[in-house]
Amino acid sequence: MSEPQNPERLLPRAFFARPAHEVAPDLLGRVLVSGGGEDLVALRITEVEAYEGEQDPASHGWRGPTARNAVMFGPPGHLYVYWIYGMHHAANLVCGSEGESHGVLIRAGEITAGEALALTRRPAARSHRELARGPGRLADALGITRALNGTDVCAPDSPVRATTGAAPLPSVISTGPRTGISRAKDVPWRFWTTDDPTVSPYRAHKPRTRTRRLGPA
DNA sequence: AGCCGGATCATCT
DNA sequence: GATGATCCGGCTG
Repeated sequence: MSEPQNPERLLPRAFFARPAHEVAPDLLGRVLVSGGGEDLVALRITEVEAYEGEQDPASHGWRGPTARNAVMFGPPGHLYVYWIYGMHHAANLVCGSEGESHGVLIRAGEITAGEALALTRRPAARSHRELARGPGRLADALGITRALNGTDVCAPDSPVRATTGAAPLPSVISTGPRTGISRAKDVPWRFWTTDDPTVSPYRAHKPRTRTRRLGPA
């Protein structure tokens, strides 16, 4: 009967049709929305990382297309979800041109709507700022799983949408090396909103101790 | 506040 | 068969 009073202002696909390291800082302050009505959860993005396909040894697209990374090679403005460490999901937004495999990992943010639902999905969170502080936590808070891999975030009827966010966008942005990777450690493609409490702590890659080693007697 | 180890499985070698 | 774009709890200080 009536239009919503605050229609979502979606980011246009052209926003994502640029190299990931250019899109990444522009995503800070934008709002990712999952679900709708009673099930809506919104997240103001505070931390991201860029990955640039076959040029970037740290990117999932580095060695070319596979079943897992196929969405990254598709058109921009889609959600690429992967499963890692046997227990976490991570959400990325596909950037660049079709045929490339650029993406921005959404690492952290502040929940700005639907906090009660986010908390039921993240019962371990001890405070507001921990609800989506880190990529695995963020995916949990938004209810993002591999079932949503390939979702078009530029379409109003999608289960996950990328919106412009409210002005003013963050005025101070920090940059540094990406977190938890073993290759291309020095590329400064992690971007975050300076001094925001929801930004995750930096962790260097730590090679894991051998699962088990049975040496000869 | 910071470091360490364990959990746990899809993906690729 | 090893590794990983991580998280959490327990310990140290």
